[in-house]
Amino acid sequence: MKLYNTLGNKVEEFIPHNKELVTMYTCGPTVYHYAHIGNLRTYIFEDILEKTLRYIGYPVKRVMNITDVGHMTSDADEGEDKMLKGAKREHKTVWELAEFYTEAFKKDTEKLNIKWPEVVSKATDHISEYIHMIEVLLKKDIAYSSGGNIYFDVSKAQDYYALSGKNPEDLMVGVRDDVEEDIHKRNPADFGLWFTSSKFNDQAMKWDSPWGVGYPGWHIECSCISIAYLGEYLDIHCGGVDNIFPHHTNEIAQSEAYLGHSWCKYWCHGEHLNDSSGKMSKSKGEFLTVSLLEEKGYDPLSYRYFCLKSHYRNQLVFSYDSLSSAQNEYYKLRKRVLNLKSEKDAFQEEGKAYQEKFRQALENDLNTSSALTVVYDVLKSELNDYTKRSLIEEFDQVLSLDLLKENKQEIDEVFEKWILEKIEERKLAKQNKDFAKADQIREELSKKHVQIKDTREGTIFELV
RNA sequence: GGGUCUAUAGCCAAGUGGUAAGGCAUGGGACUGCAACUCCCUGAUCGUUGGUUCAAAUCCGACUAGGCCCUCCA
Repeated sequence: MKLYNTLGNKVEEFIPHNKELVTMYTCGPTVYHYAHIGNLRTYIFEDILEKTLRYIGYPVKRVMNITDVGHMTSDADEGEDKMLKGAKREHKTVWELAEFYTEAFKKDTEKLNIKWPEVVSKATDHISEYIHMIEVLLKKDIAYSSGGNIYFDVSKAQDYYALSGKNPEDLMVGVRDDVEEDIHKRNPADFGLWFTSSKFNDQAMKWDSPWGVGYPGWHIECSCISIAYLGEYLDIHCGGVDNIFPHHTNEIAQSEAYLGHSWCKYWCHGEHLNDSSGKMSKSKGEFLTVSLLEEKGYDPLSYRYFCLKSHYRNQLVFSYDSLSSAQNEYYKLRKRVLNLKSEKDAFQEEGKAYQEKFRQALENDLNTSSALTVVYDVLKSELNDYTKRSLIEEFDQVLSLDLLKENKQEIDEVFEKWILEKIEERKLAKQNKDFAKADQIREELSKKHVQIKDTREGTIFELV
């Protein structure tokens, strides 16, 4: 299959290091707050990538970290550690905070049909690995100790700017005016591996180390967790585009310096979800969470559909109008699929052409928009319903839009009785030519996801 | 200042040199309650401008507009 590789900035044929097991590492969330739907877009993209690899026959092992220790790059944030800030805000310990939001994140991924990776590891579970890697880097003279902290010496890394395509001379110093310079660094581009002394002295999570009690730098966790579970050769590393620099750049530097050879071949990044004013973030505009969408009457899978309609490397602009349109499309699509007859029949050979088209769309750098089109093509085709169902069921292994899931809602006796009463009430209204009332009842039912249909045999209903 | 990406019908969007997929919306029709559901039909020469080519939305240049990154961020 073909994938766009940020390392080289072009679409390349994907060739795994070992065909027997494709290794995939995806940067996980920092669990100091709920994920917003822009964050989740990246996980949807990664989910599609993993499922596509499986669909075309590769066994995949995927690892994701949960950052439960704040990103504390001494000179790079607002003066307060995120985890600590969140904990204060919610009167929790940082550990409780991490657990709470990890669980919340997991629920969001479930609602969006994002498969939970085989290995999900907390950053705080691998402190000894970080210490080990730092020791090796010190021994190799690539890291140095200064002012109580350990730093990575960027000048000793090969091709430090390869991934980001940046030019050290052109980097603008002080783009962000809240940055305080760390006087302990030899070079402003160096990054911290271990801190025992920083402005976050009230840091709640601290561990013993050969350099004193402290905490790890921001980048070390992904390198160590990846190597611990996936070995010295990684096939694919994913994340949002904002991770390219400096996070992934630094991961490459430290991992390769540690291993002594090249580490990960394919770097895949998902573009951001924007709103009409630009990038979406937690600190600006409406804080859009999955729960908020649900409160507003949106199905989380409508959002998944919305994402799949676009390409993962395209910036996508969110608006309620677009989401409403996507939900409308998604519901219509589901209805069409559910209307297919369910009798068993013979699978028609002609169906294979659609499998081929579907596979090709995904193999072409995950063209989900085209893949979705194949679903519509199948529905429009001359194939028998059984073949159509089989194909769509197969495609949904990757798309994960619950296209064949009959009812999303359980029906119990009380609910059914209520529906039947409403239908009867509406029938009377219709007989009295009181169509306004009939429509109002229909609307009422529709809000509870009950769709009614007038047929020659009478009114029938189904849950949608 | 440097880097990078994008610009296709009302909206979302595919397309990677051979005369513009798909979906939604709109309009028309069948059905119907002058409704809902369902089904059928319906639209664009591709930001502007040069060039390369037998042939360009697709390649190259310029211009315009916009997004993102340059040590919080998915």
